[in-house]
Amino acid sequence: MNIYDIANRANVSIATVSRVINNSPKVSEKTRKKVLDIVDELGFTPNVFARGLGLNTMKTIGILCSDPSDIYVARALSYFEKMLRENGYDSLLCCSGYDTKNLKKYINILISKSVDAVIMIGSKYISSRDNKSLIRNTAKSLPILLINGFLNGENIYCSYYDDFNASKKCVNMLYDTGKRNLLFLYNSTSQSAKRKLDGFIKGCKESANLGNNFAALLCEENNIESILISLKQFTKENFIPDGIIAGDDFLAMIALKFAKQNSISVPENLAIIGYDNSIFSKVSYPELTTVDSKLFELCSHSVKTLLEVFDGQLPKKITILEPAVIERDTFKSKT
Amino acid sequence: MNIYDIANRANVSIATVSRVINNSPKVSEKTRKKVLDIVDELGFTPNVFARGLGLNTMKTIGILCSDPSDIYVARALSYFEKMLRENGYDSLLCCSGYDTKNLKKYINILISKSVDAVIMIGSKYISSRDNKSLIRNTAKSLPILLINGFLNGENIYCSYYDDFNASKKCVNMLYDTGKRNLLFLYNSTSQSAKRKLDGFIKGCKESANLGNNFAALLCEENNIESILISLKQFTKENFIPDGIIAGDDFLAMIALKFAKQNSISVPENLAIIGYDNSIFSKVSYPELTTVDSKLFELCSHSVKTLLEVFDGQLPKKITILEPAVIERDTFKSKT
DNA sequence: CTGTTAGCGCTTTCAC
DNA sequence: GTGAAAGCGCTAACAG
Repeated sequence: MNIYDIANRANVSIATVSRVINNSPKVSEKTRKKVLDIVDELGFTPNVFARGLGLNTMKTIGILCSDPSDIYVARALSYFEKMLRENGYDSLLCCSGYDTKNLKKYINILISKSVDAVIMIGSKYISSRDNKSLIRNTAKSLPILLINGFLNGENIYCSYYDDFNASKKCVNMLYDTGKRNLLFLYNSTSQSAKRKLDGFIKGCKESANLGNNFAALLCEENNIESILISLKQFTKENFIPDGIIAGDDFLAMIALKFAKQNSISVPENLAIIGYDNSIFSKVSYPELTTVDSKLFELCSHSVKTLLEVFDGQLPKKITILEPAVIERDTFKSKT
Repeated sequence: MNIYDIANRANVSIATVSRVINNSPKVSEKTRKKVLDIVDELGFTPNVFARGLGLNTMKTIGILCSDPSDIYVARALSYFEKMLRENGYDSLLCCSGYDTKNLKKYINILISKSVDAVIMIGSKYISSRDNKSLIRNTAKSLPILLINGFLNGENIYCSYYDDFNASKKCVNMLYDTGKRNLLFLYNSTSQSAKRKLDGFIKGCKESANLGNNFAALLCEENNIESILISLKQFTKENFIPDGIIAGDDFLAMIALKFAKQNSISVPENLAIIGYDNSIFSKVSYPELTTVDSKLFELCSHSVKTLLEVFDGQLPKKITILEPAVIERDTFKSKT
């Protein structure tokens, strides 16, 4: 069934049918109704390929992410799909895994599907010089949205939260409750992780004046066992922290596990602060104190920006949100 | 830039270019190379709409799920996207939320995008009579894959794991270690949840002969606070369980939290068994004993089936996998 | 092995 | 307010 069948049945031309389908104002109410009735009766849906061929758009957004089974990515995905659909856009999922080398391959896939824009979740992709110029280049043909990452360039829109400040703030809060041996636990070298690390170091060096009693532990192998081993080894070889800031709630959970396994009382002898205010932080016992990274706000702001771009407006290219510390059980600023 | 430009530059016809692009064997190596060189040089990508218009396929699979921020869905999604992409298919994401009433709307969206098949994650959709006939009807025009759900019908392929037996087995295992007051905790009335419940009841009634010392608690509001309150109220009004089987690891985590809050020792005074062998089960302390629901196997089997269908074969329509209990800390069959 | 050509279904000028 | 017709870029049947 196609537009011709409808036209025949309604005794109008295909042009008229097309106009009705696309809500063109220059159709009389009478013909509009006549056509619409037949469309409903036959359950006609216009062929997207034919339409796409003419308009060269499929109302589809490509979403590029590492892995949707990551709890942070999953949440972003959930928000995006919902908000995009509400605005008439489909989501084409493209998962690159954790290796950022083959960004080009995945961008090509999305381009070849003629998506209307690309949303990149996570700051991993902006790592290398090559990737940066690749992204800038891609942005020449379609808008690119960076979630939690920053890259300046034409047609590139970034939004992230100020994790540098968040980390610094956490250090100060820990210091204020008497913690003097701080550890930053992280498992990624993404832009965002670096900002957190920098904020941590800055806080330790300047505000808190901790001397050498702070360190950062990078867990290269991202599985629970290895991370626990790393922690054990670190505390043996260096110092035993009384405060841990973890790059995300998953790591914070492992820090908590470490504490329990070694009968360290939390938060009395070890305070733990996670990142992301994820389900982990609420399901655990004691519950995690965590930095709310404002993911929902980030996503909804990005969709708003995207719609403005499609609408021909020129929205702000960079948006930075202020995170907030959610105090629960693993650290309390007032004791 | 299109196929004509390439044809011009290569001094061949568009048909030849098309053949080269599609790896047709009937092109001489010489012309193939000539064309390919120009394609590379100009960075030409064939227009998917035009191709779709002719072939009426976009090599895209629609994935219908409730919400990718659900940990189980997220994992399935991750597996599917990867395996489908490896076989040249894109994934169009379509999230319906937890209300199964408007299945029709979402199926229409996918159909209107001319996906080549629909994968439905979760058994929620097969609830009502309307939905069943809707699915059967949709299957007339494209193959439908049900993950963890069952519905017989032409062109419908189901795979799920035997959660009836799994629950029954769990009951027996609990009984064997002396547990006599069993609670089944669940938050969904999906097919899968019902199978688990039925297995639980069957196990309690027949194998274990527990008398009336078993119960099932349905938590309608799926948030941690409400579930904790439900648990508290249940134990006050009924009996205090010494064994809990939870419909998924999330619920098991909450059961664990309940135990800790009330200083009930796990597994000595309360054994807990979750479902899905998710990240929750490994991140918690003590670690959760859980039923491995074989999600990866389910997904990879489904993709294999799908490819066979596309290939014109007639694969088995129903596949049932045998789950396994992963013993960790919250329950041990040998003490 | 290669070229010609007729669609695929829709949008959009341009006439009327 | 409506219709006729020219594409949009590609595939595949057919002819050579």
